[in-house]
Amino acid sequence: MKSGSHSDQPSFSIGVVKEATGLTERRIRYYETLGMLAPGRTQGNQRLYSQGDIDRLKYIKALLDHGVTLKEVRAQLQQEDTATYRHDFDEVERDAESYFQGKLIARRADVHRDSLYPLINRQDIMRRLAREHKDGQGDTKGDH
DNA sequence: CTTCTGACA
DNA sequence: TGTCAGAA
Repeated sequence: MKSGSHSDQPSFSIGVVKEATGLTERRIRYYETLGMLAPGRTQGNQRLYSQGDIDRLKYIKALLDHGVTLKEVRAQLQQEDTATYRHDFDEVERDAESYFQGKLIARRADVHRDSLYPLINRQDIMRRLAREHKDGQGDTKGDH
């Protein structure tokens, strides 16, 4: 694995994350207790967020701002995580397969953390939300 | 001064 | 969710 594989390397304090996401510390910590994210910790028990955690929180906030309920956001994240898990599992499986076929070098897969699957998924969701927001202006709910 | 946990309006 | 307390 290379050093700068993708977007993860826990190093941001909750203060930085607060500024970057526009969320309050209260909410950031609350979502964590709900199992929506799991930042690292320093030896002093201080939370350490990765860029991935920040993106995740921004995504959560975006959905919430568009009227999606917390319960729905949680379900969505669960599905994304499951998709990522499967993607990574397949990735490892292919690597193993390639290895046993004697052509290991074929893969330079350092894409285990944040696969593109959830990212593409999020893009679709964001587009859909933007469209719905454009059409149904006077909507408080009813579009799910 | 910043962050943490628990608790209460 | 906001906010306060008391400790680290």
